[in-house]
Amino acid sequence: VSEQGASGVVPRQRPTMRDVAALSGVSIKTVSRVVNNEGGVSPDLVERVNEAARKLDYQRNLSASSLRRGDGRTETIGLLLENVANPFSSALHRAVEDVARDHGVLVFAGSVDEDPWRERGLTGAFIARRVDGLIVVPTGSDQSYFAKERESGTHVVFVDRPPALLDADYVVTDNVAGARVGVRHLIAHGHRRIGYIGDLSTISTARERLAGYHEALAEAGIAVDPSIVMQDQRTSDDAEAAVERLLARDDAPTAIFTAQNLVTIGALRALRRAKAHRSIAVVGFDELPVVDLIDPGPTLVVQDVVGLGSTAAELLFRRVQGYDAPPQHVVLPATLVVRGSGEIPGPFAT
Amino acid sequence: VSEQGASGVVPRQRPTMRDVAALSGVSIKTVSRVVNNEGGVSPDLVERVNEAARKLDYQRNLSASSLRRGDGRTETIGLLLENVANPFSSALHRAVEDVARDHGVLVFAGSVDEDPWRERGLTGAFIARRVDGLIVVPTGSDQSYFAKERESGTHVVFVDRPPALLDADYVVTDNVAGARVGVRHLIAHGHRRIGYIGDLSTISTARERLAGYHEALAEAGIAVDPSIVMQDQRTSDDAEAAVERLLARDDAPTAIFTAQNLVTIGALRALRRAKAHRSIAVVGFDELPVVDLIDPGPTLVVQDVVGLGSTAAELLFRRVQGYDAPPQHVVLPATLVVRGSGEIPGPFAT
DNA sequence: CTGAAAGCGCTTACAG
DNA sequence: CTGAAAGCGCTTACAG
Repeated sequence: VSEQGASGVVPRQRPTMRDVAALSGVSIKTVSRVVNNEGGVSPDLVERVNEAARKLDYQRNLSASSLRRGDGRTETIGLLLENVANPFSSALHRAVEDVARDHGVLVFAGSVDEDPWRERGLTGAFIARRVDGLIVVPTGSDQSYFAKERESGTHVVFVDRPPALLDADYVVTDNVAGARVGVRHLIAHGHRRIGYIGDLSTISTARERLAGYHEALAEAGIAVDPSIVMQDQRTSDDAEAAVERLLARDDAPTAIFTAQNLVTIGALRALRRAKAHRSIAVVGFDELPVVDLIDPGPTLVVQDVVGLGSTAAELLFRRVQGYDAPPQHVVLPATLVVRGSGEIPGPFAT
Repeated sequence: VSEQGASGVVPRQRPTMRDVAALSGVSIKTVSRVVNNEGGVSPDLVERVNEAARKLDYQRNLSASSLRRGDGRTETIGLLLENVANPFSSALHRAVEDVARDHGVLVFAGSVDEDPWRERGLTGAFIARRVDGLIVVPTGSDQSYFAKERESGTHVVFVDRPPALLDADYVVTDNVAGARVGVRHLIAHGHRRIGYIGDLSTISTARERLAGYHEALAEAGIAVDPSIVMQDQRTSDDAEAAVERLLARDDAPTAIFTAQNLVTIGALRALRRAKAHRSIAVVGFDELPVVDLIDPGPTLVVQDVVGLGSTAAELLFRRVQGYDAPPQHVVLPATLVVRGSGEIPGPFAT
């Protein structure tokens, strides 16, 4: 009497195949055949079983099924993101979800927050639930521990960044070329003194974007001034402060390349505050939300986020289905989207 | 030979407790005790089992464990969102994830896209995997089918919107009061002709926000003009077009209340295009990204998204742990954040 | 402190 | 076309 549920209903057990079998007067094997549409069951038994299942509101227990089945598939994958709430991560998530749904697969998502420990912890939690595969935005400098998961039959595809110390499938953007195109664009608009604000230099994409910056300057015969290259700006606030310091200098740059979305936001904020947003050019890496409400429109190098997510997911499912080939490395191009902030002319504009 | 994996390694089976037991020379029951930290095992056996588990890289199979255990918990919950990629949904997701992590629970997320069929489909998929509970942003006009899940022991907490045709736990924002405060703010700044642009009227929050608009006008003795109340604007583009039509009128409103984030974005876009963003006041419901890059800053009625998500998750876990009480209804306040767009004075400003 | 037997809900591998 | 027995990897309920 004291055990009543919130609605005053004693929670009954979920019905099992046994219950359906009992009600329809067949063996549980026959119920299994009907529930799984295996065929080879006489029409009237199919009818009786379905009727009983409906009456009892029977729902197959996929975990039990997967435990017994030869392939052991749970029809579940794990997705390790930087942070599910970040727009880049959540767009990736959606792309993965859409492919997964076509395969009847559900997605566990988790936020790693650039913490290698959490990457390991989440991976362990996913493995404990026997996901069929993992899609991972890797953090830190060692993904070698994924090798044993792969050997045990759990497939892994990395996305956005290649894994470190491990040869595995990955799908990434061409960060070097993307950054180079962005910086070239500033040079083409008459800038030669171009500041660089970037993310944590432990992140491979941050290093590649810096390399693209270096290449574009070298092509144009511009020497790199390390004093206007500011890496390791983790947050928008960090980036904002960095740009403020840059603007305070006598030899302040006439243009800025920002290598990541949060960094771009901070930089644009600093420029607005300094009322320099119409005089100093900015090109950023990564798309930003509500760009058409920002004036000047931010010129950005944008990634094909949907392409990253869906390519990674398609590759993962091919692996799950037995596709056997050496590790695949897919590199997708980034695109410069011109909106205004990158076309503010510099002192060498022609 | 033709069955080799991508890395040239034949995928071996994951080790089980049997393997660990065999290697350490104990029974699987003893392995189970050690793995689950049950205690009552002699120190040297604990040592031997742990050594063997480490050597084999043993990972407990939580599904098998949950199948056998009395409580049947999978330490997994399902989260049904409007769209994982939408900022409101993904912020909710993060808040839920953070609470779930404290409980050692993993989160399945799915996008419903305002499609009642997908709500049912995802719910079924979650149930098939025997999640311990569900957190649901309900869509459509009938959530009564969740009653049987609850009876079967799967707990459900609704968030953002109350369920229809079902008495259940929910956590929502006070939408009526929030909209009222927003519209009052416009009235206080001298506006009496205030347009309303809203989301799908099938969504309960949209109806409530419209009610708040009506109440605020009524308080001020302003009659509602239905011709400037535009509901059912699903996308930013719809809202943009609606505002354009409003602006084209001879008796165009001097202020606009936008009842949802996508709607606000569309409205702000239309105003910028018409160069009316400094003359027509706007207050919107829901937070927007990068607000400090938008000029004038958008004055918005913001929800406590983290509060919604974490309160819902806390309530769900209390239910999972046996908390037995009538359905709880939690209503969180919304807050007006003043940034500029809502303070543009109207013709009756004093 | 340790372990053999049974069983969670299902599918496999048979036999009829 | 149908079903009885065994077993997936684990925990329960015992017995020693």
